[in-house]
Amino acid sequence: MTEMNDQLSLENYSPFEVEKKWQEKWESLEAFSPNPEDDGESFCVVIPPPNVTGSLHMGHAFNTALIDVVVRFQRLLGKNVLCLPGTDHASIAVQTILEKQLKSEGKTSEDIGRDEFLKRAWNWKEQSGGRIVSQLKRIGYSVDWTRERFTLDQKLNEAVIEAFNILYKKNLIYRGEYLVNWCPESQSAVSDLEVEMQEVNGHLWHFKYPLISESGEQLDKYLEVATTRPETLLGDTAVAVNPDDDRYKEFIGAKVKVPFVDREIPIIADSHVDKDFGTGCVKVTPAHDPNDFAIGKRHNLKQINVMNKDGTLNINAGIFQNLERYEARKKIIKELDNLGLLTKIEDYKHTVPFSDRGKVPIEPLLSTQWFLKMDGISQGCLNEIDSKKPSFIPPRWEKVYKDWLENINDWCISRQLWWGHQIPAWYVLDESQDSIEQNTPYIVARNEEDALIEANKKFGLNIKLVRDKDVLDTWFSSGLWPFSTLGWPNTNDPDFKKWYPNSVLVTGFDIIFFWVARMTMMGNTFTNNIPFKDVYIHGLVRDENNKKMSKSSGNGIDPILLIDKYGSDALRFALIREVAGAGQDIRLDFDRKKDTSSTVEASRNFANKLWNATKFVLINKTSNNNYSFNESDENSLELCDKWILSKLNQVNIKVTALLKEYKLGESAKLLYEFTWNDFCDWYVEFAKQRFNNKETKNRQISEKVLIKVLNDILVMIHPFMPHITEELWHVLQLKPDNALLSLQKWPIHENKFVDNKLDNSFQQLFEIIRLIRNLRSELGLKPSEKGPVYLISDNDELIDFLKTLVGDIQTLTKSSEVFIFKNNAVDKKEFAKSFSGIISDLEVYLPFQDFVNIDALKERLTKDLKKVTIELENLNKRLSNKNFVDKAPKDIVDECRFKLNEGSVQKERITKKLELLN
RNA sequence: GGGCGAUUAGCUCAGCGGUAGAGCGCCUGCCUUACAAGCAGGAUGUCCCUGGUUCGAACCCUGGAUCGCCCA
Repeated sequence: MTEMNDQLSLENYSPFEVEKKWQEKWESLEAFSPNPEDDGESFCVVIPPPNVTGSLHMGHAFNTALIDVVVRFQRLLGKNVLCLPGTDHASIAVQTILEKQLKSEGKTSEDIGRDEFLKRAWNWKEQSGGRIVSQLKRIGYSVDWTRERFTLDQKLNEAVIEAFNILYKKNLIYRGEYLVNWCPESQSAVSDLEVEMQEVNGHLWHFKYPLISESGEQLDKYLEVATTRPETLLGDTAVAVNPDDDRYKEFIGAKVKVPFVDREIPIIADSHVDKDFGTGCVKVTPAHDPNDFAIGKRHNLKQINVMNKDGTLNINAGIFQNLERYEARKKIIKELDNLGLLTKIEDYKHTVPFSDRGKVPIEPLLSTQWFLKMDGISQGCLNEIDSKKPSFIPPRWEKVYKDWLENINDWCISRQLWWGHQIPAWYVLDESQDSIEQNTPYIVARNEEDALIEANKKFGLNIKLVRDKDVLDTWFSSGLWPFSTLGWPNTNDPDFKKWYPNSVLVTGFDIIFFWVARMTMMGNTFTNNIPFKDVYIHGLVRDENNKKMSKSSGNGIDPILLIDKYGSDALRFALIREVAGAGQDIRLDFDRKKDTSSTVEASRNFANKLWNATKFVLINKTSNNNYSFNESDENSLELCDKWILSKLNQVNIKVTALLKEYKLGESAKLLYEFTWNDFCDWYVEFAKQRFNNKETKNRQISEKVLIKVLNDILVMIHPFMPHITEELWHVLQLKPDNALLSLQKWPIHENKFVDNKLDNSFQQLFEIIRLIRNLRSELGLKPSEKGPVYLISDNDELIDFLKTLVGDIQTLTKSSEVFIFKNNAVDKKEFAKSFSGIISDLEVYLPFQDFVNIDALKERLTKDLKKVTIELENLNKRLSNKNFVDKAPKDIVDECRFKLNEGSVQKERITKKLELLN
């Protein structure tokens, strides 16, 4: 034996060393760094880039496990696989952290300026950026680290700038003043998607506006309005009623006066006004509400912005200037009350937009921003949906994706942040001029030099350029990820040519809009191709109480903790096998007091099983020269060899097909069951008997089959549990460290060993063995208490089959001897006092006269009789139904008849046996 | 308001037209040398309710209940 063998046979399974060893090997050998020139059909996955400064959470671990199974499987199939890793700059998240750091030093970003701020940001990225990467490595990710990308890399920045320029030239990007979602916390605009609606228990304030006469005098008549946001009244520029509302028809065209600011505003009719909301009169604040903004556009109303960017009221708010928005609300209510204008306060449940990141209410605010025109771009993707580009797995997500594309609004892509891709637009100013206005001309270009040349052409030489301060929405660069990482805009890049479009995108449903749709739209626009063929959408990992894991609720389960405890192989297998359904959310069991997870533990136990099965094979190997199983051995196979090979073939065929359809959970379960319940529980037990056998030929065959089956098990489980299988494969096959299981060939079995009849025979054998064990157990026999077993049947075929396996039956049931008789060859009376059981047409007798409790035996047989009688009744009912016999498929009917027959024999035998006992 | 998912053993979930499965837990025996991270045996289900289609429904279709998610 080699040193390796000794080690393995001595030590117990300890994931930590094994995983560390192979992770280092894979990386140092650059095992997963493919060459685009190499043969093999291309297969490419780009990973969803995690926040560069973040740390690994269970969602990453789940996503990683799924992707890695897919790419490792495809690699074993012989494809030229690229799995490209990287990280994301996460504008808002990182900027927020940095601002907090500054705040703790008593500074603001404005204090230190853009350059200094970015210097700090890059430092922070360098400092914390390694963590998520090293954590991903601990999962055993088979990605190409030599191609790792970061969304702010020089090359990726060039791609972003190119993309922006192309879109601008196509007139798809515009700049203008619109009502945007303003996050007062991060002091930036955010897109519609970054707004989360939350239901809150608020109030509906009713108050009245005095009507004024045509000459401008205040009348003693009022119009009552209702609102959830009284502070916005300072920006009201109309009151609107429904034109069909008889209550207010007479007032249309009249005017009311807004208190505090003494503004006279018209009463207008707009059919969008809901007569049943509040009083049926609504105040219209075009600068602070999306609906009002639309009404304002229809009626040409003035837009009066009353708010600053930090959420305080501005100069237009008059006496309320500088108050924070909710302070202002309180004060305005009080003042309205003082004026006698407040009429009613109702409790009111309504939805309020919250900033996804800042976790504060969004302020709809008029602001000049950059937008991407979406309708044409989304239509391009909609056109591809019917041809399954991309193809969603599971398919139900296609409708979600489609609905969103159909109802899309223009995308606000500018952010008032510094950490990110700065917008490649330069404002053209007079040399003396400093401020940028809404109508300041600008040039969009690839760099400042180009911009200057163009600006000089258009505006002469006496100008200066100032670059737009804003950065792009992080998702803008994420949308380019599938091709910017492969060299685009250089479409001749070998990587781009080989691996674009990508094969599959694997991600959670929560970012279908944020990311998946942005990628399809960007991809379709820039490469005239949907960037991936398939989209595999998985669910969320929820905690042990079925709650979404989140930082804010502090219920996250640390994947690294579970890896330390059980190993990455176990965690991966648990996530995939125990819990991964068809795109369903998964729940991970976790005991917070003990830091244990029974689901992950179960998978670790499976890994241990695999380890020990290999240990068994190694201990019993008679030679260092591996026997390789080949065709000449086929004639020497025993029945149990043929049986396990039949099972292996079937599992291989099924798992191969399942994995191609991304049915990862089902594959994992099948492999688990085959390995444990067929291979370890039965085949290894058969092999033990043969290893006691002196006959070399038989022993050799057994060894060969053991190694063959174990090898294929290791290869097939490798995508799921890459480390332990890599280790075991090496010691089993005596491979040097630079040969890798990861790069071997997936076994493809022809179905030549598939033998359903044999499977059934073995199934029957197992039932018989279980019955004998059960009888022994009921007798209370200790394993050491051996005794004879009699098997009696009329079925010649069964008798022959059992006779060839008589030795195995004996050992596996701890019997002293096993006798097999034809029914008519024995006198049943001899067995009258034996403990017995009956399976179809086979009677089993254990002649332990001294132990037998006749009442217990009777009870047992009566129970069996009852069971078989019920079954027979059901079968009879079905078979006596003419419709069933006529219409049901023949094999089903035949099966029923067979079972009826079998059951009848069993019933008859049990009855006779009972008679004998009485 | 619109859409989607879930409901199966004590718990977590597979199964999705031929009469119910796994893991964990539970009960009983076993240190049978690959594995106690294990072995053997066992108990446990109106497959949410309701109609309908079908020879046959946990599975397909009506309607409903409960829980959860997404969009507005």
